[in-house]
Amino acid sequence: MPVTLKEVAERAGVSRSAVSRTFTDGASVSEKMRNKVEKAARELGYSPNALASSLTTGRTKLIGLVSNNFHNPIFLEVFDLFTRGLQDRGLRPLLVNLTEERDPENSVRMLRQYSVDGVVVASSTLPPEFALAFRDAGVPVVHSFGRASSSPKVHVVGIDNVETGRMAARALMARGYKHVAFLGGPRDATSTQDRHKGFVEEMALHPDVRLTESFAKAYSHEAGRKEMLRLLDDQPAEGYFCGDDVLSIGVLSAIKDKGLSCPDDIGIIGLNDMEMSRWENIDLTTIHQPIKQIVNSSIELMVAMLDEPDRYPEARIFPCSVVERGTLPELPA
Amino acid sequence: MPVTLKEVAERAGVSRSAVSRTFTDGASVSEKMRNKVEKAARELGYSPNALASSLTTGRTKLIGLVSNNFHNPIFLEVFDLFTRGLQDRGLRPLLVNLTEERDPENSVRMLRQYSVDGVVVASSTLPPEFALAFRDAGVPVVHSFGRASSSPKVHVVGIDNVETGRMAARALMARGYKHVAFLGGPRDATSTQDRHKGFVEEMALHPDVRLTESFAKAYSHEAGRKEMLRLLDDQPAEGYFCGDDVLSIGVLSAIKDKGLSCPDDIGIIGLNDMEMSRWENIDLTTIHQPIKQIVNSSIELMVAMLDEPDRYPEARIFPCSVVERGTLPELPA
DNA sequence: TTCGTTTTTGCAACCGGTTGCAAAAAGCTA
DNA sequence: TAGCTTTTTGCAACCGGTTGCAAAAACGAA
Repeated sequence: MPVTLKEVAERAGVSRSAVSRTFTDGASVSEKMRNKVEKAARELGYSPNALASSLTTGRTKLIGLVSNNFHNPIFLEVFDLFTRGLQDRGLRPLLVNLTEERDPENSVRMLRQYSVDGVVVASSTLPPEFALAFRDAGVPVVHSFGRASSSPKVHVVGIDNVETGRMAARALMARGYKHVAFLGGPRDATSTQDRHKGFVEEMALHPDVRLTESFAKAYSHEAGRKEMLRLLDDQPAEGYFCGDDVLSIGVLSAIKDKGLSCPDDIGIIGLNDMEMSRWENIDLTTIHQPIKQIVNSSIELMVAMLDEPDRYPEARIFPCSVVERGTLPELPA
Repeated sequence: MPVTLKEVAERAGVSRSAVSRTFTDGASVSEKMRNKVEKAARELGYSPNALASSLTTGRTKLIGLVSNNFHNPIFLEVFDLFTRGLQDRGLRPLLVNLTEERDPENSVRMLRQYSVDGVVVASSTLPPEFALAFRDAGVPVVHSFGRASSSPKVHVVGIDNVETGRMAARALMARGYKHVAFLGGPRDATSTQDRHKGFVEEMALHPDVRLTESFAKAYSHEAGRKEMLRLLDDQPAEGYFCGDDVLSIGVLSAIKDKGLSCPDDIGIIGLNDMEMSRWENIDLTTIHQPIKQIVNSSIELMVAMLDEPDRYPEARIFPCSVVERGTLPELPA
């Protein structure tokens, strides 16, 4: 059905190579030739088959966008940024949903069958093996929102989760809390582990302050709520660092349910600063994760790797900062 | 870099066709041959190039997933369902973000360059021209969440928005409201128009009830909140039908800001029943849109069209129903 | 105008597969 | 075992492009 290069060549009365050349920039074509070909192409409604050309050029401009975060609203923002950013650079995201997938090999095989030029793993909960599997298969890969490391094995773009843990602890300390809690996401996520580590580390400097630690089953509203309801049956802490914003909102829900008030009885600080946290009826104090910068930097890195596949791995870490809103007041002295 | 069919053929000592045949099911290969080839393939780590084969078979298994809804949390659920559903059927979603794109031709050209087997337009706000443009280009297309029509021009899967408008009006009437309001999404979205139409239509049966109409600039929290703040300066209605859940939550925020209470002073009914509406601290009464069914049905329809591209267009409409939660109480008589 | 240089063009092979066709091999029947 | 049918295999052309190479055309200088 679609028009092919051959038909254009025939109509323009030129060779197939000539047509090919007018559609690849940097190729040598005279003005006259280009006009002739473009006219014929226009009349026929021709547009070149990107996949056929990929066969010889070895480039598909297809980028695998791999994630398992389809329940955290912040990832809608992430997908928005990735798809637009990639499109702007002429790249096409092939979206892969890895929910419930444990074996990296399947996705590697699949994405290789489609000859993707590169892969972006966008997840803070997928184990590092996924990114490694792509690297080992010779596919350029960037792990966005992955674990920051001082000796990265693959390209990583994200934040220093250990530092955000410390930051949260400092925020609680600065506001005079005497009994604080860490309510993290799932134990097996590297992001949870790192945030926990930093939090505990910083709290060790304050031996007088009581510290409670606990973990939700997932980065979800439901899980946060459940865990918090459980905690509230005991003696609640005064201030909580929650593993993530959506968890925080679940925690807020639990607090309300138990007849307590968030800024008055219990303080909360989250992490991410997703759109929703800014909503006036949520108004969550949280640690801002610069997702726009992370995504753009990931894309730039990806683009760079397309030209230089064996680029030496690097970790790009972006600083976070506390955004003051309504859920973490200063305690009266 | 990747292993090709030719190399496998050489190692197995057979012809290239033989290798090809062992990897296409339904082809005639003897057991002996198959074993030989599979062994060689395994040793070499071969997996066939899907794009190369698409050249002769005319099938890429690529499906364009086109949307412009990257700010409404319900679409994260939609993307989750689509990507998993497509993957389960061996299809690959090529995600296209049409935010700020007004010209269908660009996307049509792009997706044709990648020889997608079909396109799913997943949006309630993209004008019907987008789906039509794909159809006209000869690409099988399904418009999910599109406008229900009794004489559809393209395949549409979704809900009857006019009916949901009526349904909302009936819900308000049944609960005894005497001054109700329609607070819709953007005027130019067909979904808004239809919901509005149904609402007004039904309200015409109740001439004694006062009706206010208004429209937010977008289906977003911010827009809902702004519009509601404006409305609250005048005399607010007792009960509101909001164009969508995220709008409703914005409206709730405005109500709280003005020192009013949602179930006590003002009743709200939304539309969509997204995950978040179930959160206990939101607890929105809303009209459930069966997105899981809509997505699955869209995928099934798409799959059917792959075998039968000129299938006669059909509209698949799923019923909605009110889910009773905390924001639309019965008024005292 | 001639001749050397540069640019433009077409030929033909190739990218990694698939497939119609005919030859070869295997299976069956007598 | 011969003769016929069915299955399996390889050849070669093709899918829709790209590209190295050499011939042709255009250009410039003398």
